[in-house]
Amino acid sequence: MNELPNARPETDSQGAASLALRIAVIDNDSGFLQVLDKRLDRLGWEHRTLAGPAPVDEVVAMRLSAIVIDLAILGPQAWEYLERLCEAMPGLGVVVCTGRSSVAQRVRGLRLGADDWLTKPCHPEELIARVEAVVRRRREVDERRSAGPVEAGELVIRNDHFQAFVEGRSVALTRREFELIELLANADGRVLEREDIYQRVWGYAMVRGDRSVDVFVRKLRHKLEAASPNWSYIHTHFGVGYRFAAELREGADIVPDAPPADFVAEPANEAAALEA
Amino acid sequence: MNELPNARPETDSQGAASLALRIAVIDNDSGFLQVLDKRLDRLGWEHRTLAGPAPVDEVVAMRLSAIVIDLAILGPQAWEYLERLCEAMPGLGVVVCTGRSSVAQRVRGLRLGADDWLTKPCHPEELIARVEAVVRRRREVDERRSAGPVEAGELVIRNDHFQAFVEGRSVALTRREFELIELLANADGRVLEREDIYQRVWGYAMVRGDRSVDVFVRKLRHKLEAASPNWSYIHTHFGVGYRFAAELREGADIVPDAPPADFVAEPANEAAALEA
DNA sequence: ATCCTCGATCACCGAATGTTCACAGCTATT
DNA sequence: AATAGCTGTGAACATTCGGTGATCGAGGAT
Repeated sequence: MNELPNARPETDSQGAASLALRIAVIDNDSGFLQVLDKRLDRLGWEHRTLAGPAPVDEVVAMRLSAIVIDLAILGPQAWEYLERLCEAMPGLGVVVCTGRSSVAQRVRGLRLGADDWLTKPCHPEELIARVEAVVRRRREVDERRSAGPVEAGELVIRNDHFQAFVEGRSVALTRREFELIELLANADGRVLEREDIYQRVWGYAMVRGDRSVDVFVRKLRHKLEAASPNWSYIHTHFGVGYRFAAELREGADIVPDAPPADFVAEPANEAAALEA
Repeated sequence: MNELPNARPETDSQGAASLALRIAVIDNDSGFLQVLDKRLDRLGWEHRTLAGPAPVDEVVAMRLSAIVIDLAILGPQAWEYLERLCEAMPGLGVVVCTGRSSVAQRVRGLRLGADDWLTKPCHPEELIARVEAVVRRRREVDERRSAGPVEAGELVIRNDHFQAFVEGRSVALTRREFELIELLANADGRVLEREDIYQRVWGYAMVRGDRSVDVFVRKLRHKLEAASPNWSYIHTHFGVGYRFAAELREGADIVPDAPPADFVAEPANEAAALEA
């Protein structure tokens, strides 16, 4: 059998790529935690250690990127806890880091929704690399939208200001409202389902019957209409969700400051058909 | 230190949830491959084993969900290969499955873009579980977008809009209608039985005598005919079910608006507007 | 301590959508 | 050609969905 080529000396953990993450560690191995804490501090990751299974709601509230769990300290409800956690937060990176285990146990954990399973004792550096690997994809997707300001119709959405503007005036969106419109606007004209939206803005799974998304869409529409009366931006797709697209309102064909021509031709579209 | 709770006996690998994946394995450990092959077959995953590093382009062409690599057989260029691969296919799940390795090696591999690193010898079941875990996320984000628009006759079925279009105009399908036609259209000309259709669109088993599928087919035909009168799309197979295929209607061999080709096909529609 | 903003829920209502049924029209057999 | 079994149709009926305004409670700011 061939040899595995040698690795270069470990590159600096602060490598340009790795942005700061928020993670929590559920463990009680003080020695391990101490070492880990130091490394995490050095990386600039926000982190918190928990002695036991925090209620899922609380974990949700922490807005984590990932969580590291030693299943052994959770006792018999470990599996159930793991399952509930993964179900409630499909976007959360879950790395199990625990003592000796059987194949069946590892398989079970992974099937329940864990993203990785690391056996103790392990090197903190590897744990960190695995957490990074787990979080990487999600980040790649989320990040591409946090690029420069988005413009649509009269609206300018600036994530550096956490605010949207019309003709330089702030639309006075709250945080949630902003996150919602940012998500929609960056969806590139696609229709987003409520579950998706909720998942990505609120950070955890939507329970059936939750109307939060609708309510916020209404608030957004209200503020947007006040600020930019001739345009409509958020379109409902019945039974599915919402779609963002700047469209001239009916009867507002005179666009004072608008880029000439092109745009006026557009409204013969799906939305129009649906609303008909 | 507490004990890790026992896992239940391993649940059936064919678990309902796990859809078929396409994966490739770069390895040459014939014993391992044999066992793995059998398992993968049983799971219904399309898989292929490669004796060595296929050119990255070729791997791209395989349209894989994930790839399993034994770095050891790649020799000295292993790292470089891994890096190029991960870079070229950010959406590909990469699981390194290789012999003994140092922490530094594992960390390096993960940093280069690998999603998981498993040490041989390992149980195939665990490998499979890890591949599933790796693919899980990707699937969540990527799945919707992956299936590009389907075109047939004058019809364009877009799953990013949950809608079908004819010459850029929406056919105004409801969600169920859309899901039904999407299913049929993706069935690639095969005849689907009502039970199948119901099962896959409604999500549960059809009770004998339920006519929902028929009713929806009717609604679909109605809307499609209104939007694209010269074509018929859904065909009945008596005693069996339905088949999707765009076919010119009898006596409509002259397609009135077709000749100037491109022009008509590129309407000033929503799609165009969005891409602007 | 008190005021105020923001987010989470609720209940209500009109509208869009899905389900079911009876009957008419077809198809393949006898 | 007659018949039993499928499928197409239209409409009534039941459900679900989304918009809206109001209320309530948690925190933050004053």
